[in-house]
Amino acid sequence: MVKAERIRIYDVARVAGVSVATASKALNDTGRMTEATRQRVKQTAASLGFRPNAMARALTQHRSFTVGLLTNDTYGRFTLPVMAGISEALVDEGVSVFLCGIEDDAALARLHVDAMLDKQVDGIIATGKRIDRRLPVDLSGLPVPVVYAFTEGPDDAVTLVSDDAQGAREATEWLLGKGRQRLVHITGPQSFASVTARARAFSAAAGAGAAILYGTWSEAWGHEAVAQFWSSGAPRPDAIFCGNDQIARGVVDALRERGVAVPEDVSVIGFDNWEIVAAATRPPLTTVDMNLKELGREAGRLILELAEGKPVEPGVRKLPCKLVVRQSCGGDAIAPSDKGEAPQEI
Amino acid sequence: MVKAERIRIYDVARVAGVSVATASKALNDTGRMTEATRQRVKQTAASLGFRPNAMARALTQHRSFTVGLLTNDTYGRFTLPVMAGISEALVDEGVSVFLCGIEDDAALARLHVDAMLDKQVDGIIATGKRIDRRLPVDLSGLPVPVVYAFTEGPDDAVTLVSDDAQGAREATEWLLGKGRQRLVHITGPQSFASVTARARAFSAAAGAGAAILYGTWSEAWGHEAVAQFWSSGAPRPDAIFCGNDQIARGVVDALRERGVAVPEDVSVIGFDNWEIVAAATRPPLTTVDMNLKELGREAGRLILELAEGKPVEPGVRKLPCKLVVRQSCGGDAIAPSDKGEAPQEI
DNA sequence: CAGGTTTGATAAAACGGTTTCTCACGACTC
DNA sequence: GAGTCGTGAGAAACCGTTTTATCAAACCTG
Repeated sequence: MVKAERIRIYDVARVAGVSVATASKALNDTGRMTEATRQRVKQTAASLGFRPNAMARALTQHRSFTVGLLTNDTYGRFTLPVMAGISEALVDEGVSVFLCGIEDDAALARLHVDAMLDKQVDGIIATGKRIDRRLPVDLSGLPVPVVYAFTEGPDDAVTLVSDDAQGAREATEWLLGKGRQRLVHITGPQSFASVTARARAFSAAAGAGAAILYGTWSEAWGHEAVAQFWSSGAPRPDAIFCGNDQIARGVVDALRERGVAVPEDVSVIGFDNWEIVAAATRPPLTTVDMNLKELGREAGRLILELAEGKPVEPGVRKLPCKLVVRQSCGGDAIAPSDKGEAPQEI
Repeated sequence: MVKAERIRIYDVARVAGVSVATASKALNDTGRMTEATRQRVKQTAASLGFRPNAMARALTQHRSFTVGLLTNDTYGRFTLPVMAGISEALVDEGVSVFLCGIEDDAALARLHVDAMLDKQVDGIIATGKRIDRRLPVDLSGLPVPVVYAFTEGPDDAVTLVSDDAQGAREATEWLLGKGRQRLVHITGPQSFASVTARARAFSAAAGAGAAILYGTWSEAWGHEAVAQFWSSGAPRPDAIFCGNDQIARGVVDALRERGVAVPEDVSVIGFDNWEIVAAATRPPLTTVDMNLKELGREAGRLILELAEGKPVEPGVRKLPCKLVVRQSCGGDAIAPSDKGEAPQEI
């Protein structure tokens, strides 16, 4: 850690033989001057390795090139892809992201929001683990724009969510397209908006007669649901669409234990495309990907526009899900375009 | 989003009937003045809802109350707990964290580091997904302090890692303490330093005769290893210590499929305490927790000390792991003190 | 060639704080 | 009662940029 004195614009100006004002304008491509002068300043800056002090710049421009990401999904499989997308959209604009994990603690949330405002963030993106719950803090009336991504915000806010209904519809239609006839939907608690949205879409596509079983978001529930079905006298399904990948994994495991072949006898589709679950299932799960990274990218773009003062239409934007085809629903996958995250190490 | 004019210290000074200089000193508990004046200023500030502009403050103090977290573990089950710990240690000091995910992209890393330096971060914490690999960027010679957490740094750096050997030893001794006699270690690729450290500690505790099987970090490998063992004529183990929770889950599933009872016939212990795997395994996994959150907390404390100019002894600090007892290794758990993360929702 | 217009560049004033230096004043000393 | 000292408070400089206002010189125009 060598304390190399940082070059200031003052140094650039001196070496280039111009005033600080001229240097500033040269480097920002503003103001008027001969092209020669501008180039000379730029050259000197480059050769000196000048990098402007963002703090000083922020002070005059009222723009910190910094945004805050607030989330209650601390151990988050939802926040991380969203964060990656945001970062990807913003890094090229020189914008950095403060990540603030607030459990469900209103005081902690307040603390983080205040810290962010003190640091003059250009905007705040709120995200969470549930599309139909609010963060434990009121973000309206803040002096900076706010975008809600994968969490509920006020009615007049800019909000981004994934399109549960569309995702469920595509999955269901895919199963029907495979010639499956007796579809069942095994999903999470009915108290989740996502659950009812997906269930409705499933019913619409599969027919009102298709059974829907509500439970919890766990592998155990997947097991249990299969047990219920197989022990009852009811006609057995040839396709099961699950509310998330964990349930799907439980279902697949339970079927295997019963000697039911997946996908030959029963096709299974999950939801979330949570690699670590979907890829470890035997056979690997076909599943609905919520495109959270793209959702993050879009959130980044929107917050940037708002920060620049551009008008953005408020309202809820639904982003489409994408079916990721693996082996659990019957082989002849259309080129899966499976994103294939880097293999998990250690 | 109401643009409420932000209160400046100038406003506080005017209302309190003092100069800006006095106001500043009053609020920062510096300088000399009557207690009455100080209190009056503080009261006015509070009633006006004054919050100092962190940018302006940073400019003079050369302290931004901001640190950067650089990681290549983008979808990270390692980074997240570390991040949570860091944040926890720093939020009370008013320090915010820039999270920068660099895949394994040197150019991207450079971009983020430069952005962070421009923003005058007080320090950088580097973290990753492997204890024995470096990030694709050289962080030495930076004008700010650096702490390495769960990733390799230069020899003269401040580095924090979990104590693999101690964790493996505790797991092994726990199994021996349960009266188990024929121990086996099924683990990941030998190219990982963690693998060899854990394996050596296992050998030392279990005896040189105890078998060690190296493979990949997957459930599939856990399955396969069991298959190998059970099909060979070799004497069957009564305890299996696994290199991570995914392998352990594969092992447990394979044993169940063979009708081998866990933990009655064979005890199984995993490594990582990755809730989502450990808790979903039937029976739930006893596993070694690397205490990554505490590691993060410590990293936060250290970077803070360095930022404040306090001396910190360079070198590698090993933080102890902790055995989290669940049902997979034989019941009479000492109060598990299982951290029990909030149940996963959707 | 006087008078108006560009043009290129600069000095100085922000931005919102902190810090150093100076100073007036009452209390103490001798 | 003159000289010293400690104290509370304020003026001004500073941090590193951007931006506005200003200005001299060159350039037209009729």
